[in-house]
Amino acid sequence: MQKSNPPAGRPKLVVIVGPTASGKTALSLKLAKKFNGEIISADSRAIYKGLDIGSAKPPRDVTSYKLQVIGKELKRKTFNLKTKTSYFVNGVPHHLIDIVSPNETLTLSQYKKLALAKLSDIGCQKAVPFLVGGTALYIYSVIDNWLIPEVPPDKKLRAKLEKLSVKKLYEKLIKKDPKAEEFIDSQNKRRIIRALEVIAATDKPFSQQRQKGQPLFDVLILGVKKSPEETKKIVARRTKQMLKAGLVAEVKNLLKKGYSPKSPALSGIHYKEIIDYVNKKTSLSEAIALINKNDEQLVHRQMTWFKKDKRIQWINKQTEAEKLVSLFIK
RNA sequence: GGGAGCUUAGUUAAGUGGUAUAACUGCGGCCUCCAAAUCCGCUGUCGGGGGUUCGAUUCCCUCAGCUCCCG
Repeated sequence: MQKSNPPAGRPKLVVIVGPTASGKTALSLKLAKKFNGEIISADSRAIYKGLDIGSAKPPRDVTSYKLQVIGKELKRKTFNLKTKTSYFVNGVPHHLIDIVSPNETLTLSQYKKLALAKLSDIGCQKAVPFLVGGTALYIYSVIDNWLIPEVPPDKKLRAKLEKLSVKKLYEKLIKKDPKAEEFIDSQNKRRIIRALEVIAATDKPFSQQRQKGQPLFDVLILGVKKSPEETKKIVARRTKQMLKAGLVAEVKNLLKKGYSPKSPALSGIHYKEIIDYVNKKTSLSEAIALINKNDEQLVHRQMTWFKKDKRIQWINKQTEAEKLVSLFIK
């Protein structure tokens, strides 16, 4: 039987997903190295400059970073001119890391556009692109080509709606868009407000604006995960390492620079807990326990996306992954 | 040795003479621009024994454990 796909198929994309602390980074580095790949990060924390330790960013190559500031001659070696990045990890180019400052926001639609642009750059120079991350929303917006309503956040409107009760907001939504009842939690203020925002801007029901386009890539999706017991151990170890590496100093420094603890960047795990410690609201051991617990819960929430995606091939050994990738890119 | 108080889910607490409530944890889930965010569902409890009572987690007695005060 012949496949009905046209001969000039979609570009190939290797995707590596998995929850936090599952070993995505290690696997992606090995694979990218072996197959001459470039990595596009799909991580809602790693986008922020200055959040290094607490976001578990893969550490940027020190040598290349130093060379970069020394002189023009050497700079070339440290900057991938074709795909425009200076973020190398073990010599592998990484993209979409350190792209906004902690007081900026990056919307999902902006992320998707950037990722598609990078993927096209990488494809043009025949490197193998790897989309790697634990932020399922980012991953799926790209691989399933979500057509996100072109309605940027409206701060004023959000602030106004925020004052109303959830009940009122929900009634309002259902009146304007009865079908929204099927997929919007009546208690979830944030999502109700977003739906109302989209309706207000487009004058069309939100329920008709959650579309998927044709897939843009031929994907191989590899998944990595650990058992709950392993996760617990790894998370505890990682938290310790983060503190050893200077997480508290990193947090103090960010606060000193004036970034708000309420910003999306600093209100996430590893930062909010340490901020409470720095502000003497909790002890260090309490903060550590809380971080570990929050990490474990996060793993669970991330897995609810990945569990139900039957396309994911769960990887136990690196060699399995190598085989799959090499077959896929042939 | 004397006196007082406390004992309710894994934890912290509410409450009632008609078999009990919440938060957090745990387990599961949702997800189309804050997503490491937001939100939802489920499991699970009256320290032991005796008495009063139609009925006791609630009132009384007693035992045990804990806390505090006096010596």
